[in-house]
Amino acid sequence: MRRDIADGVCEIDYVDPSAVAGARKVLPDEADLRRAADAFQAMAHPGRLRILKALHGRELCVCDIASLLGISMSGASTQLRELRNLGAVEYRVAGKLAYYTVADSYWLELAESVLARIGRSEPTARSRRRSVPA
Amino acid sequence: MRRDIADGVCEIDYVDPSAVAGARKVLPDEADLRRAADAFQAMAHPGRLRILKALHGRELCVCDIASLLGISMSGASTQLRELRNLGAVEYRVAGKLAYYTVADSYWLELAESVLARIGRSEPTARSRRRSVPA
DNA sequence: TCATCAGTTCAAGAAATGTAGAAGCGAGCG
DNA sequence: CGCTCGCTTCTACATTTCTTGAACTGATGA
Repeated sequence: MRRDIADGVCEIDYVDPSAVAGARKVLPDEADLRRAADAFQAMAHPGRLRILKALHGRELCVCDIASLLGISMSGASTQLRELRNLGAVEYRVAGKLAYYTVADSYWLELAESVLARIGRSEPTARSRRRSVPA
Repeated sequence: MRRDIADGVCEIDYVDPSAVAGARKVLPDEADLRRAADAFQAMAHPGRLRILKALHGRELCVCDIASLLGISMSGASTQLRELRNLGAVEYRVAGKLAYYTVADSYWLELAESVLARIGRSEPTARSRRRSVPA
């Protein structure tokens, strides 16, 4: 059965109303959360992470990337568009080719930070002081 | 038409083979990329970001969180499970209640980093359908 | 001018994700 | 015990995302 969650509590004062009120104050507005979630979503794909790593200090054209990912060129183009919308990559046109590069290293650093973090299987306790890109 | 991308090039040596080879060396293996992408995926949801922010220095039970998100309790529980699998939150049982807390502040910091980053850029991301740059 | 090719966009089917309600589980209380 | 309540898990469905092949665009060079 569905509880009456609209009131903010289950049924009586099991919960701490002041804690809930305090939490509510701290929350970013919905639009910001939505945009942040979209940014995470853009990173939430092995192929796109691979692209970012591959473009680290390197320039690659679309068909190189398609080959690197083992997918079609239209697929690669689609992934690159996501990263472009995010602001993570950009490209320059040279003749018929489009050379992609990292546009904002923040996103690459973010990917590397998470890759380093998931490398260690135990998440709790130790090594908690690993910095996140600013 | 589909190109022969299996060879790693479009058709001839338009691409830089050494760059591709170099990129290939640097790439993490598929399993790591997959796990990192899953981690990003776990963060790619406004509700889950909201939960992390709400739990910053605070302990909340499931129905508090459900109320905070405006969703059902089973929905809240499902989101919390994702964050638990990620290692971002954990809970202690007290009687009939389950109090959730931040388990690894890394993920909270990651959320705050991205929130700060998208805050200072414009209407970012996938909501904006930008046409092809020149 | 015309054909060719790298790259982008479009359309559509397949796969993954989010959400609610129902059922199940364990703790507390009569 | 047997009831209720908070929470989790299960099931089903709606929505989103991924990927490909086809169509389209713009640049190159015969």
